[in-house]
Amino acid sequence: MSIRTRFAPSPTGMLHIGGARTALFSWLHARHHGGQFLLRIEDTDRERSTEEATRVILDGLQWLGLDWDEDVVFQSRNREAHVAAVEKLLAEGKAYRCWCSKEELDAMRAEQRAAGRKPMYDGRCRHRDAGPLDAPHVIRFRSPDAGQTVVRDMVLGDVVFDNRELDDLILMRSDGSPTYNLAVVVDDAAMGITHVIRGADHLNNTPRQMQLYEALGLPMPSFAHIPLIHGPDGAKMSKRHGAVAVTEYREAGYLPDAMVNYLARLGWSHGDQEVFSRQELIELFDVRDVGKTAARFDQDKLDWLNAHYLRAASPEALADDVRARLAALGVTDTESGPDLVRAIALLQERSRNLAELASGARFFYAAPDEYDDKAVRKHLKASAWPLVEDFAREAAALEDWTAEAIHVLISGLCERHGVKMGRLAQPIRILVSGGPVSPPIDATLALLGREETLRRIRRGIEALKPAV
RNA sequence: GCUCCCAUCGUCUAGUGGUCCAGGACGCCGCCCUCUCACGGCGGAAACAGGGGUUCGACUCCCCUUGGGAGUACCA
Repeated sequence: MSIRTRFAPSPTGMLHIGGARTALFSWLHARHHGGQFLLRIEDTDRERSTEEATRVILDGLQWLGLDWDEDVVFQSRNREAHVAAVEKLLAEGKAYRCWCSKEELDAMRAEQRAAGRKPMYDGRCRHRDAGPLDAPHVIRFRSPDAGQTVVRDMVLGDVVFDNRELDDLILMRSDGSPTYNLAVVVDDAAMGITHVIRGADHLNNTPRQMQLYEALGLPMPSFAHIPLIHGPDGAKMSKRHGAVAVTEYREAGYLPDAMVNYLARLGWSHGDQEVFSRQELIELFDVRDVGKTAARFDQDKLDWLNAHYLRAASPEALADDVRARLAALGVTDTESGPDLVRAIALLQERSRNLAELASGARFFYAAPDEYDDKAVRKHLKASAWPLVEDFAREAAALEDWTAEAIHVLISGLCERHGVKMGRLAQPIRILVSGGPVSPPIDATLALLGREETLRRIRRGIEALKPAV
């Protein structure tokens, strides 16, 4: 039988890092075994579900390259199957109607809590006289009150639950809508899901769901509960920790391959290897190798991986993205200036993300409108100007405007003046880029072009050289 | 409170009774390379939560404590 996994988010918010990793593991498991990875939107809570959230989730998965098979399933459209399942249980005496009011339930729980027990429904409506069918009531599952339910988890191993800890959960609300635990079971079975891979926050639901599979006579899938991702301080990931939505990482200039690699290594490992291509991930991934401990999100390591993938990328492949980012920085024309692909090639190994790359490329297309104060004070002292002016004069007469020729010119000039290269390179860098940091000066000037280089130097002299 | 899960360097992890005075990676520190920033190279500091067992021998098995986390809804 072919392996089928699924990702089943509720469309009530963004696709966050934790959900993305769960989806990734589910996807990897399916792809590794040549099975299918399906997507189901759990929109039974009509109040909180939005179409916008659904779009964002699909968008995020696509960006990460987690492609799904078959049509997306919307849980709300399976209402009939959910109702049918409940009616079947009702007919077989495995479910019953409950007319308990909210007040009655609250009082019961308060009492239990006060007695130091776990608040749970005591099944009082199991034996109570039936109320009027047209009065609001819910339908509850008649759960076994003895024995144990053992979850054979692919990550955690056997987890034993005493059936007495599991109360009669509501299958259908008083408005006739199915609840989560019922809907999940019916839908997973209908979709032919063989492996349920989800966050560890669902572990406590699993024994209840297993009981439902049994009661409904449905084939039991295998389960794997993935430890949650925590923020750097060990607490649950939240906005407080910065970015949590995958779209935020896209905007910040992270590459999907880096994100996938990072997420995979969070909780999963293969010996000492850190960098994995998608293909390697698919070949090597095994849920059973996922660790049991919750991992903390480490921005530094993500940055390192992203820088790694950025360096490895072809400049051409980054061009469209960088162009869009430059436009956002006010650079609308990258055609008449230096070749963008060459600029990217110079910057990609010195940037951690595409946002940094774009801002580092900006000066190639826009002359500095101001100069870094600190850098000016440090590198453009009075003694620097003669050197700069010599350079400008000789650069104008340089035969070939190539990085090599520029390098020879600068080093020759420095030698004649008896100074290190930095004494000339830094002043030029500031005049040309506005600050003390740029790609190597020879390559920078070569790409910028002779005319533009000399124009900026002249402008800089006018703006910064003290009048004598 | 109750139920369940977890516990190796700051972080992600390797380790499945002896090969571990615990390995890799990120980060950090130092040195080298160097026109800046990066990259790269070399080196360094840094961990088995605590206590009991089991065993000839425990990071590895069991129990307890402590510490984290999840669940405890007519949310999913």
